[in-house]
Amino acid sequence: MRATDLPEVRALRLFSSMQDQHFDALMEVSYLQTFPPQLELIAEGDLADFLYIVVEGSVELYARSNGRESTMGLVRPVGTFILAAVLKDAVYLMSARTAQRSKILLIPSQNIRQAFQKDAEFARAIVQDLASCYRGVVKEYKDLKLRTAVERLANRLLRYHKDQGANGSLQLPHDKRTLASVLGMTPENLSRAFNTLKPYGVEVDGSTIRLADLKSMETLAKPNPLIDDRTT
Amino acid sequence: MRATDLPEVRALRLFSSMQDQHFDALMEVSYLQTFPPQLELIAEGDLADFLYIVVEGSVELYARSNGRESTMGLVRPVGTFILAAVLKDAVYLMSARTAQRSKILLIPSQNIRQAFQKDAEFARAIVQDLASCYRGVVKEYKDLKLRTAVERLANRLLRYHKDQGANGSLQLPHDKRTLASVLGMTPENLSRAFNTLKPYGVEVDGSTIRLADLKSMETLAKPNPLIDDRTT
DNA sequence: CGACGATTTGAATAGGATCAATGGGAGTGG
DNA sequence: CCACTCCCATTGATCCTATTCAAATCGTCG
Repeated sequence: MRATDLPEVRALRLFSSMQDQHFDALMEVSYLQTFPPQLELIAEGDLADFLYIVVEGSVELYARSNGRESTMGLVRPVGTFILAAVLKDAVYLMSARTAQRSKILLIPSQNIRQAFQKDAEFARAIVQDLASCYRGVVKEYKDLKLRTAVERLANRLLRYHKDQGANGSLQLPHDKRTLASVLGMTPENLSRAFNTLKPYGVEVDGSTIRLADLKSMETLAKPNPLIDDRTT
Repeated sequence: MRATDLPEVRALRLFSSMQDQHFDALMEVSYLQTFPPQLELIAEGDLADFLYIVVEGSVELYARSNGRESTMGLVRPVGTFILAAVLKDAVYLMSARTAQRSKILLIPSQNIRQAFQKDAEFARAIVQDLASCYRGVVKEYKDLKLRTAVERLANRLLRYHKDQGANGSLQLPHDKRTLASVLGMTPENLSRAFNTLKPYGVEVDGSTIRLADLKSMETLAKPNPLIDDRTT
């Protein structure tokens, strides 16, 4: 299937400064597909055949080792994943599955690498994207290494709250089981962490959370832009 | 101070394909300095003024939050650090201090960004470097999220053992206090983890470790190339 | 209604952290 | 060469956090 009718993709920072001919060539060999929820798209260890771009829906990145499994991140529209593996022509370090029914653009990795060689602007855009991804993981790593579970939850809630307009309430963007895995804890422990936060004005109603005492939340969470800001 | 007499730097994957004139221009504005041990080179939150290259000695990257501190990584010759911050013209996410007396090359970040705009080969080399760094952090993150402290230690020992020739014994490349921080645990806990590994043939003599029963170590550690391999 | 999965709660356990105290070099100065 | 000191590493005891296992509850969907 062709994928030429995707202005959102063209507008991605990654592609916006690419030459038209190179972009068109990429799209001609790409596939736009819709996948049902919970479908495994890639498995860690596989060779990177495609670069994936989430156009609609959302995708969960996860990893396994030793029989344990953990969510490494979530990709929502319009975002790419496993760019680094594609560029290095290496195997994926993470698996990916759709979280919902999702429309996804697949670009053969060989063509990405060609475009990257031919189009200097594209190469520069990739650098910016990779650098952002890199800093994103460093922040996740710091979050996990420097904070307790309750602190991670508190800061995550503050982040969602801010992202959603900071009006005193927020929606969890995924189910609690997934949130627990994102935060590196068990669902039971997440539930207890919410209870721990109750005295700090956190009121839970399903996937709706009200933050009734922002000040005391921030005193507890001590948000740190070098961990929690997604923009820098 | 000029830094033109540094073939190791020129040989770095990052610079090896750069045009001579661009490389020379970079070196002309760079500084090669020697620093005493335990000197703070950069602090997280500072603007990225320089790209750093460790030519001799070693540098510890660490981060703080909430009064806690943790080692995020160690850089040995010849390696760069905080490339991503330089490229994004953003603040450092990590602090850095010399672990030993170290010779370090400082390249003004503005010049790096210029060269990156002017020299497409350099931009491509940066992509490869960044992609490697990215995958490195992902692996650290998986290590921390999917393994217990004892498993992390066991796998780290196996990695050092392999790196050092796999002859049944290995040297810890840093003191145990730092190793503990790298592995995300306290020194006390590291000491106990070594005791836990004793039945698996791990004999500790200061910073020399003998692995007397590799087979049972690997059964315990279950090393995973998607976490432990530094090459892919 | 009934079934199923997600979430919560409870109790027991394990894994790590903290605090305190001790042992053990390496380096210093007498 | 020997005390002395300092810092690192180890050990013990205790506390706290988080996981595990089990069971109850809740909500949704057929």
